[in-house]
Amino acid sequence: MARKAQFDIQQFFQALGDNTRLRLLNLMGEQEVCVCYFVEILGAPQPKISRHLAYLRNAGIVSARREGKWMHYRIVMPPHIGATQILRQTLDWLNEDKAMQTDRARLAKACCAPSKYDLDGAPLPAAVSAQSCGAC
Amino acid sequence: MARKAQFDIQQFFQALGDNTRLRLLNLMGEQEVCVCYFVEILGAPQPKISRHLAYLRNAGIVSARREGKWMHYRIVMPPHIGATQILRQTLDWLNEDKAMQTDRARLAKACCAPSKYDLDGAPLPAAVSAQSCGAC
DNA sequence: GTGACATATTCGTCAACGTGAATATATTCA
DNA sequence: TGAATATATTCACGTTGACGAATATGTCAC
Repeated sequence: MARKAQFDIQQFFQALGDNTRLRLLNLMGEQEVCVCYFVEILGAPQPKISRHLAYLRNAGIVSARREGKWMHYRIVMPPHIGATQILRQTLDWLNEDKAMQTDRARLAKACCAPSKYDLDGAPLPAAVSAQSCGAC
Repeated sequence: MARKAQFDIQQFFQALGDNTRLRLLNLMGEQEVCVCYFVEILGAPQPKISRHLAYLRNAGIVSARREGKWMHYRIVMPPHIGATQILRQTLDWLNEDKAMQTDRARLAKACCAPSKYDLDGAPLPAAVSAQSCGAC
Protein backbone atom coordinates (compact mmCIF):
# COMPACT_ATOMS: atom_id res chain seq x y z
CA MET A 1 0.00 0.00 0.00
CA ALA A 2 0.99 3.65 0.28
CA ARG A 3 1.75 3.63 -3.42
CA LYS A 4 3.31 6.63 -5.09
CA ALA A 5 0.44 8.90 -6.02
CA GLN A 6 -0.56 9.11 -9.68
CA PHE A 7 0.60 12.20 -11.53
CA ASP A 8 -1.90 14.95 -10.79
CA ILE A 9 -2.73 17.60 -13.40
CA GLN A 10 -4.07 20.06 -10.88
CA GLN A 11 -1.03 19.73 -8.65
CA PHE A 12 1.23 20.07 -11.67
CA PHE A 13 -0.19 23.47 -12.56
CA GLN A 14 -0.30 24.59 -8.96
CA ALA A 15 3.42 23.91 -8.77
CA LEU A 16 3.97 26.17 -11.79
CA GLY A 17 1.80 28.93 -10.32
CA ASP A 18 4.48 30.63 -8.27
CA ASN A 19 7.18 32.97 -9.49
CA THR A 20 9.88 31.69 -7.18
CA ARG A 21 9.32 28.15 -8.38
CA LEU A 22 9.35 29.30 -12.00
CA ARG A 23 12.71 30.95 -11.35
CA LEU A 24 14.04 27.73 -9.89
CA LEU A 25 12.83 25.69 -12.85
CA ASN A 26 14.31 28.24 -15.21
CA LEU A 27 17.70 27.87 -13.56
CA MET A 28 17.58 24.13 -13.72
CA GLY A 29 16.58 23.93 -17.35
CA GLU A 30 18.19 20.75 -18.55
CA GLN A 31 21.00 20.70 -16.03
CA GLU A 32 21.43 19.72 -12.41
CA VAL A 33 21.96 22.63 -10.00
CA CYS A 34 23.18 22.78 -6.42
CA VAL A 35 20.95 24.45 -3.84
CA CYS A 36 23.64 26.92 -2.84
CA TYR A 37 23.45 28.49 -6.33
CA PHE A 38 19.71 28.98 -6.00
CA VAL A 39 20.23 30.80 -2.72
CA GLU A 40 23.00 32.91 -4.19
CA ILE A 41 21.23 33.84 -7.42
CA LEU A 42 17.69 34.37 -6.19
CA GLY A 43 19.01 36.31 -3.22
CA ALA A 44 16.35 34.68 -1.07
CA PRO A 45 16.65 33.12 2.37
CA GLN A 46 17.74 29.49 2.23
CA PRO A 47 14.63 28.08 3.96
CA LYS A 48 12.45 29.72 1.36
CA ILE A 49 14.38 28.05 -1.46
CA SER A 50 14.29 24.74 0.33
CA ARG A 51 10.55 24.87 0.83
CA HIS A 52 9.85 25.65 -2.80
CA LEU A 53 12.17 22.84 -3.91
CA ALA A 54 10.28 20.49 -1.60
CA TYR A 55 7.04 21.64 -3.18
CA LEU A 56 8.36 20.91 -6.67
CA ARG A 57 9.70 17.57 -5.54
CA ASN A 58 6.37 16.66 -4.00
CA ALA A 59 4.64 17.53 -7.26
CA GLY A 60 6.98 15.16 -9.08
CA ILE A 61 8.59 17.88 -11.19
CA VAL A 62 12.11 17.75 -9.80
CA SER A 63 14.27 15.17 -8.13
CA ALA A 64 17.12 15.58 -5.66
CA ARG A 65 20.48 13.92 -5.39
CA ARG A 66 22.81 14.25 -2.47
CA GLU A 67 26.54 14.66 -2.97
CA GLY A 68 28.25 15.07 0.36
CA LYS A 69 26.91 18.17 2.04
CA TRP A 70 25.36 19.40 -1.17
CA MET A 71 22.03 18.67 -2.72
CA HIS A 72 21.57 18.80 -6.47
CA TYR A 73 18.16 19.34 -8.00
CA ARG A 74 17.15 18.64 -11.53
CA ILE A 75 13.97 18.65 -13.53
CA VAL A 76 12.48 15.22 -14.06
CA MET A 77 10.18 15.08 -17.02
CA PRO A 78 6.68 13.94 -16.03
CA PRO A 79 5.52 10.41 -16.88
CA HIS A 80 2.90 11.84 -19.22
CA ILE A 81 4.08 13.07 -22.59
CA GLY A 82 1.58 15.91 -22.62
CA ALA A 83 2.90 17.17 -19.32
CA THR A 84 6.43 16.88 -20.60
CA GLN A 85 5.61 19.01 -23.60
CA ILE A 86 3.91 21.58 -21.44
CA LEU A 87 6.92 21.72 -19.18
CA ARG A 88 9.31 22.17 -22.11
CA GLN A 89 7.04 24.81 -23.57
CA THR A 90 7.06 26.58 -20.24
CA LEU A 91 10.85 26.55 -20.06
CA ASP A 92 10.98 28.01 -23.56
CA TRP A 93 8.55 30.68 -22.48
CA LEU A 94 10.66 31.55 -19.46
CA ASN A 95 13.67 31.74 -21.76
CA GLU A 96 12.17 34.81 -23.36
CA ASP A 97 11.61 36.65 -20.12
CA LYS A 98 14.13 39.35 -19.30
CA ALA A 99 14.42 38.63 -15.60
CA MET A 100 14.77 34.92 -16.27
CA GLN A 101 17.58 35.57 -18.71
CA THR A 102 19.35 37.58 -16.03
CA ASP A 103 19.03 34.70 -13.60
CA ARG A 104 20.53 32.27 -16.08
CA ALA A 105 23.36 34.64 -16.89
CA ARG A 106 24.18 34.88 -13.22
CA LEU A 107 24.25 31.13 -12.91
CA ALA A 108 26.57 30.87 -15.89
CA LYS A 109 29.19 33.03 -14.21
CA ALA A 110 28.52 31.93 -10.65
CA CYS A 111 31.73 29.93 -10.68
CA CYS A 112 33.68 33.20 -10.76
CA ALA A 113 31.70 35.28 -8.31
CA PRO A 114 32.57 35.48 -4.63
CA SER A 115 29.50 35.33 -2.45
CA LYS A 116 28.30 35.61 1.10
CA TYR A 117 27.47 31.92 0.90
CA ASP A 118 31.01 31.15 -0.16
CA LEU A 119 30.57 28.92 -3.16
CA ASP A 120 34.27 27.96 -3.20
CA GLY A 121 34.26 24.22 -3.41
CA ALA A 122 30.56 24.02 -4.12
CA PRO A 123 29.76 21.68 -6.96
CA LEU A 124 29.39 23.44 -10.27
CA PRO A 125 26.30 23.07 -12.40
CA ALA A 126 26.87 20.51 -15.09
CA ALA A 127 26.76 22.99 -17.94
CA VAL A 128 29.25 25.28 -16.25
CA SER A 129 31.72 22.59 -15.30
CA ALA A 130 31.45 21.03 -18.71
CA GLN A 131 32.71 24.15 -20.41
CA SER A 132 35.87 25.77 -19.09
CA CYS A 133 34.04 28.95 -18.05
CA GLY A 134 35.90 31.47 -20.15
CA ALA A 135 35.14 34.29 -17.75
CA CYS A 136 37.39 32.84 -15.06
CA MET B 1 -3.96 54.99 -16.94
CA ALA B 2 -5.43 51.83 -15.42
CA ARG B 3 -4.15 49.94 -18.43
CA LYS B 4 -5.06 46.34 -18.97
CA ALA B 5 -2.53 44.33 -17.02
CA GLN B 6 0.18 42.49 -18.97
CA PHE B 7 -0.34 38.76 -19.35
CA ASP B 8 0.98 37.12 -16.20
CA ILE B 9 2.66 33.69 -16.34
CA GLN B 10 2.13 32.99 -12.68
CA GLN B 11 -1.54 33.92 -12.81
CA PHE B 12 -1.94 31.83 -15.94
CA PHE B 13 -0.77 28.68 -14.20
CA GLN B 14 -2.71 29.46 -11.06
CA ALA B 15 -5.85 29.58 -13.16
CA LEU B 16 -5.07 26.11 -14.49
CA GLY B 17 -4.39 24.75 -11.01
CA ASP B 18 -7.97 23.88 -10.10
CA ASN B 19 -9.95 20.88 -11.21
CA THR B 20 -13.24 22.69 -11.60
CA ARG B 21 -11.64 25.24 -13.87
CA LEU B 22 -9.97 22.50 -15.88
CA ARG B 23 -13.38 20.89 -16.35
CA LEU B 24 -14.80 24.19 -17.56
CA LEU B 25 -11.97 24.69 -20.03
CA ASN B 26 -12.35 21.13 -21.22
CA LEU B 27 -16.03 21.73 -21.96
CA MET B 28 -15.29 24.93 -23.83
CA GLY B 29 -12.56 23.47 -25.98
CA GLU B 30 -12.83 25.41 -29.21
CA GLN B 31 -16.51 26.26 -28.89
CA GLU B 32 -18.60 28.77 -27.02
CA VAL B 33 -20.70 27.35 -24.18
CA CYS B 34 -23.60 28.77 -22.19
CA VAL B 35 -23.28 28.90 -18.40
CA CYS B 36 -26.41 26.85 -17.89
CA TYR B 37 -24.67 23.84 -19.47
CA PHE B 38 -21.76 24.15 -17.10
CA VAL B 39 -24.15 24.10 -14.15
CA GLU B 40 -26.03 21.14 -15.58
CA ILE B 41 -23.01 19.05 -16.50
CA LEU B 42 -20.73 19.72 -13.56
CA GLY B 43 -23.65 19.28 -11.20
CA ALA B 44 -22.28 22.12 -9.09
CA PRO B 45 -24.07 25.10 -7.57
CA GLN B 46 -24.41 27.99 -9.99
CA PRO B 47 -22.47 30.51 -7.86
CA LYS B 48 -19.52 28.15 -7.79
CA ILE B 49 -19.47 27.93 -11.57
CA SER B 50 -19.83 31.68 -11.88
CA ARG B 51 -16.95 32.36 -9.53
CA HIS B 52 -14.61 30.03 -11.38
CA LEU B 53 -15.59 31.57 -14.70
CA ALA B 54 -14.84 34.98 -13.25
CA TYR B 55 -11.44 33.71 -12.14
CA LEU B 56 -10.67 32.47 -15.64
CA ARG B 57 -11.90 35.70 -17.17
CA ASN B 58 -9.74 37.70 -14.80
CA ALA B 59 -6.72 35.63 -15.81
CA GLY B 60 -7.44 36.47 -19.45
CA ILE B 61 -8.09 32.87 -20.46
CA VAL B 62 -11.78 33.13 -21.35
CA SER B 63 -14.11 35.85 -22.52
CA ALA B 64 -17.83 36.26 -22.03
CA ARG B 65 -20.60 37.31 -24.38
CA ARG B 66 -24.15 38.11 -23.35
CA GLU B 67 -27.09 36.93 -25.40
CA GLY B 68 -30.32 37.93 -23.72
CA LYS B 69 -30.47 36.25 -20.35
CA TRP B 70 -27.69 33.89 -21.23
CA MET B 71 -23.96 34.27 -20.97
CA HIS B 72 -21.64 32.43 -23.32
CA TYR B 73 -18.06 31.73 -22.42
CA ARG B 74 -15.28 30.77 -24.74
CA ILE B 75 -11.55 30.28 -24.50
CA VAL B 76 -9.55 33.20 -25.76
CA MET B 77 -6.05 32.24 -26.76
CA PRO B 78 -3.44 34.22 -24.82
CA PRO B 79 -1.51 37.03 -26.52
CA HIS B 80 1.70 35.05 -26.14
CA ILE B 81 2.27 32.18 -28.53
CA GLY B 82 3.99 30.09 -25.91
CA ALA B 83 0.98 30.40 -23.62
CA THR B 84 -1.30 29.50 -26.50
CA GLN B 85 0.63 26.33 -27.18
CA ILE B 86 0.59 25.41 -23.51
CA LEU B 87 -3.15 25.94 -23.41
CA ARG B 88 -3.73 23.80 -26.48
CA GLN B 89 -1.43 21.15 -25.08
CA THR B 90 -3.42 21.21 -21.87
CA LEU B 91 -6.70 20.76 -23.70
CA ASP B 92 -5.22 17.79 -25.56
CA TRP B 93 -4.10 16.38 -22.25
CA LEU B 94 -7.56 16.77 -20.77
CA ASN B 95 -8.96 15.05 -23.84
CA GLU B 96 -7.30 11.84 -22.74
CA ASP B 97 -8.75 11.91 -19.25
CA LYS B 98 -11.68 9.59 -18.66
CA ALA B 99 -13.73 11.96 -16.52
CA MET B 100 -13.16 14.80 -18.96
CA GLN B 101 -14.38 12.63 -21.81
CA THR B 102 -17.53 11.93 -19.85
CA ASP B 103 -18.10 15.63 -19.36
CA ARG B 104 -17.75 16.31 -23.06
CA ALA B 105 -20.05 13.45 -23.94
CA ARG B 106 -22.68 14.88 -21.64
CA LEU B 107 -22.35 18.26 -23.28
CA ALA B 108 -22.74 16.69 -26.69
CA LYS B 109 -26.12 15.23 -25.80
CA ALA B 110 -27.25 18.02 -23.48
CA CYS B 111 -29.63 19.24 -26.15
CA CYS B 112 -31.70 16.09 -25.66
CA ALA B 113 -31.61 15.77 -21.88
CA PRO B 114 -34.31 17.25 -19.64
CA SER B 115 -32.80 18.86 -16.57
CA LYS B 116 -33.66 20.51 -13.33
CA TYR B 117 -32.33 23.70 -14.84
CA ASP B 118 -34.67 23.37 -17.77
CA LEU B 119 -32.42 23.90 -20.73
CA ASP B 120 -35.35 24.16 -23.11
CA GLY B 121 -34.72 27.30 -25.05
CA ALA B 122 -31.20 27.66 -23.74
CA PRO B 123 -28.72 28.45 -26.48
CA LEU B 124 -26.96 25.39 -27.79
CA PRO B 125 -23.19 25.16 -27.91
CA ALA B 126 -21.93 26.02 -31.35
CA ALA B 127 -20.70 22.52 -32.15
CA VAL B 128 -23.97 20.99 -31.11
CA SER B 129 -26.18 23.38 -33.01
CA ALA B 130 -23.96 23.17 -36.07
CA GLN B 131 -24.56 19.47 -36.42
CA SER B 132 -28.13 18.22 -36.28
CA CYS B 133 -27.56 16.26 -33.07
CA GLY B 134 -28.44 12.80 -34.32
CA ALA B 135 -29.39 11.66 -30.84
CA CYS B 136 -32.46 13.92 -30.77
C1' DG C 1 -44.58 48.49 -13.24
C1' DT C 2 -44.36 42.86 -11.45
C1' DG C 3 -42.74 38.30 -11.80
C1' DA C 4 -39.73 34.74 -13.58
C1' DC C 5 -35.43 33.32 -14.98
C1' DA C 6 -30.11 33.38 -15.77
C1' DT C 7 -26.15 34.92 -13.91
C1' DA C 8 -23.12 37.54 -10.68
C1' DT C 9 -21.61 39.14 -6.23
C1' DT C 10 -21.14 39.25 -1.22
C1' DC C 11 -20.46 37.20 3.27
C1' DG C 12 -18.51 34.11 6.63
C1' DT C 13 -15.72 30.15 7.31
C1' DC C 14 -12.12 27.06 6.72
C1' DA C 15 -8.06 25.13 4.56
C1' DA C 16 -3.94 25.91 1.81
C1' DC C 17 -0.15 28.74 0.69
C1' DG C 18 4.00 32.03 1.16
C1' DT C 19 6.92 33.97 4.36
C1' DG C 20 10.58 35.18 8.09
C1' DA C 21 12.50 33.51 12.24
C1' DA C 22 14.11 29.89 14.72
C1' DT C 23 15.48 25.28 15.05
C1' DA C 24 16.65 20.60 13.49
C1' DT C 25 19.10 17.24 10.59
C1' DA C 26 22.90 15.63 7.80
C1' DT C 27 27.63 15.54 6.34
C1' DT C 28 32.52 16.55 6.63
C1' DC C 29 36.62 17.56 9.02
C1' DA C 30 39.62 17.70 12.94
C1' DT D 1 33.90 13.31 20.27
C1' DG D 2 32.79 18.40 18.65
C1' DA D 3 32.72 22.30 15.39
C1' DA D 4 31.50 23.99 10.89
C1' DT D 5 28.78 23.91 6.80
C1' DA D 6 24.66 22.76 3.75
C1' DT D 7 20.10 21.81 3.73
C1' DA D 8 15.47 20.74 5.75
C1' DT D 9 11.71 21.38 8.91
C1' DT D 10 8.77 23.73 12.28
C1' DC D 11 6.26 27.64 14.08
C1' DA D 12 3.45 31.76 13.86
C1' DC D 13 1.18 34.92 11.03
C1' DG D 14 -0.89 37.26 7.18
C1' DT D 15 -3.00 36.37 2.52
C1' DT D 16 -5.31 33.95 -0.86
C1' DG D 17 -8.50 30.65 -2.46
C1' DA D 18 -12.64 27.46 -2.39
C1' DC D 19 -16.94 26.84 -0.63
C1' DG D 20 -22.17 27.08 0.71
C1' DA D 21 -25.64 30.23 1.74
C1' DA D 22 -27.82 34.30 0.88
C1' DT D 23 -28.52 38.18 -1.90
C1' DA D 24 -28.02 41.27 -5.86
C1' DT D 25 -28.07 42.34 -10.85
C1' DG D 26 -29.64 41.94 -15.50
C1' DT D 27 -32.99 40.57 -19.04
C1' DC D 28 -37.35 39.16 -20.79
C1' DA D 29 -42.48 38.58 -20.82
C1' DC D 30 -46.59 40.39 -19.41
